[in-house]
Amino acid sequence: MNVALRDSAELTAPCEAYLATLNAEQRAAVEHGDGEVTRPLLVIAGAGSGKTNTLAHRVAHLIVKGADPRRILLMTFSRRAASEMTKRVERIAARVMGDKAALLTDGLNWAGTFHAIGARLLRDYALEIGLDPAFTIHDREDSADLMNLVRHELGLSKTESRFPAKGTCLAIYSRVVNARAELEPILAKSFPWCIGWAEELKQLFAAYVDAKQAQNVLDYDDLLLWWAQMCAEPAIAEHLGNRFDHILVDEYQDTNRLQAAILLALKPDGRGLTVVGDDAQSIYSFRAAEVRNILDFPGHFPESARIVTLDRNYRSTDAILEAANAVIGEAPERFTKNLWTERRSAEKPLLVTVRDEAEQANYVADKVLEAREEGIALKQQSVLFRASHHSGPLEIELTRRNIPFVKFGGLKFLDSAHVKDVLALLRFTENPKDRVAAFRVMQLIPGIGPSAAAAAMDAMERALDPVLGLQFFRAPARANADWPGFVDLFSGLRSRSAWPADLERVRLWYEPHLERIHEEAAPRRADLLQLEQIAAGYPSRERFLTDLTLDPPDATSDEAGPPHLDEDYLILSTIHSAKGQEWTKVFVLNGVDGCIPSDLAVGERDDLEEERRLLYVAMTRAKDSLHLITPQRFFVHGQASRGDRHVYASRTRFIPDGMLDRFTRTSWPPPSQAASGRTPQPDIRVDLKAKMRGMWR
DNA sequence: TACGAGTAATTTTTT
DNA sequence: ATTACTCGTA
Repeated sequence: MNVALRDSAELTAPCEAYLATLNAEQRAAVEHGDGEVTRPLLVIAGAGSGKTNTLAHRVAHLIVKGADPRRILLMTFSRRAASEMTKRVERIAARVMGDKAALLTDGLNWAGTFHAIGARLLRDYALEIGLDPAFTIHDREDSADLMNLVRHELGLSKTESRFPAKGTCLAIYSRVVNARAELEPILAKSFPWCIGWAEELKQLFAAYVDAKQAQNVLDYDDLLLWWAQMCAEPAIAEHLGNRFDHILVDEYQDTNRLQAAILLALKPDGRGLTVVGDDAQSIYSFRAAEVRNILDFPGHFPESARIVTLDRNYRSTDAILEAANAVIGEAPERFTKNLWTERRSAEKPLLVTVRDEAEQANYVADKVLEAREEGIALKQQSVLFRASHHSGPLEIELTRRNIPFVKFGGLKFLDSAHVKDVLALLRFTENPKDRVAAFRVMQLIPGIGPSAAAAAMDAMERALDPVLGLQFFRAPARANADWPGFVDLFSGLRSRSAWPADLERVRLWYEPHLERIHEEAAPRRADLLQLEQIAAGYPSRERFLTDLTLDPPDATSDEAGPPHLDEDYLILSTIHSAKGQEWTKVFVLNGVDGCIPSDLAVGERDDLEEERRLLYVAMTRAKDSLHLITPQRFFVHGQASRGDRHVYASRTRFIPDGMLDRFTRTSWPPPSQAASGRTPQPDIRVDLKAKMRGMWR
């Protein structure tokens, strides 16, 4: 008591100071409950409204007021967001409490994605729920491979008409699990072309679940599903819920029903719960995200939730915001108000017409360099696009001009075959029952194909000890050259693990295979060395594998390579991966129908609305300057019969004629420089979607 | 049984 | 352009 009084007296001044930087609404959100466990809080936070800052202040405030940081659970959408958040909390707390803060914020170690937290808790409670704590985690591709294996075993690979591809099967499965729905309605709504396969799919999924259990692996969905199921046991749910006084969830509009169920199970009365989000930025419904989660949140609890709305935008100029508001204003259903700002600017967003994707690339490269001349670093600029491959021509142009860039989203460092090979070997060592990993690794050895690999797996399974099983397995004679070396490696790694030396051992074993399999071995070897660098940052093989599957480093992201750290580079990113970020200058590629909205998403009305929000998210990333680019034609690499052609595209439907006064329209290159002779076709509307479909008919 | 060549089908976004 | 599946050959 005594101590508390003295503390609060001591803290009053700096406390005031750090809260004074917040506006009234932000402050209300931060001070809700004033450090006590109290009724649930819902923060509706528009784009650029200082959401992250507010949440960080709330956490810091809880700690300052005496909450135990080890009993705070903070769940974010990506791991990057989690580490950024903890860093901010530390800074704020340090400003208020000085050195003492470091000790406290150190305890804030329950911050991460739902999936990462789930993995930790499941290992904690493994024995209670009949799970082997040595489970390994399959990423999407591994899961698809296992699905494929099962599919073959069931004989579904040679049906008369083609059975859905492995990736599609997994997507369907995942959707059903995450939405907690029945198979049939999901098929009807999102996978209509698979509707005839409902029975076979059910069979497949049942077998897939069996296979996962037999192999002691969990996929991404399992991390949530097992967690939710574990919470269905009241005793465990209560125990779990009592571990945390405060639970805070960021980006709540992008959580799915399974995640909502987990949250409700942990805190049935909602006390101590804070969720933050913005329904206008919900862009993950393809992953079964459920906007209703955020809308229905207030009504879920005996004590209704307090709602705080942040609608003042601190990021963008009024001109950009007006255009973005206009776009989202066309949405038929909406719950958040328009954003407002005090940042005045006469510069409207640009709507730039260019001839084709090559010119688009030229335009971006020119303008990026121009801006850099004016003092805007490359890092303060970004290029956003709907689909990962949209940046292809731009990447070529940037490379040609020696403009450094980093791409977020799309292909990951870990997706390359050689990295996956090495990781599969580690995973196989960690969990010898993991058939996907084992298959991959064994087939690297010349002379070993699917059947020999399967036989070896069976031998291991029959034996009491996997190492003995493998040692006694007689591989086909044609594999004599390399098989013994593999067995030695496996036995050695199983008997004694030293981290990160294990990885080096694996690499040395793998190198000859690398050179045999791939033409260009040198850059791939460099990747593996880089992987060793990354590995050195992890305490153990298990942590390395788990963390890496849950948070794969981007192809050339910050952690991946020191060479990039101090350099200046341009950001290329899918709109999805750009969530929560901001740049001084933003270019949005392919603002045309068929790209935004994607021609695959114009069927269902809900899907179309999500595409609209996607454009809104892209536009609201910009602080000072926004360029929306619309190439007029796209090249289509046609079949031999018709050759290469191009199709005309029209401006995205989300910016109809009536909205054009919010933009400045230009075309590029300027008419004087443009190739003469051909006036750009003015307002042709062509159904790009139909043309794209027509390519395959 | 392994592997290469040829053919047919193919849905973006990500933890 | 890429991938998955079939078929023929060593």
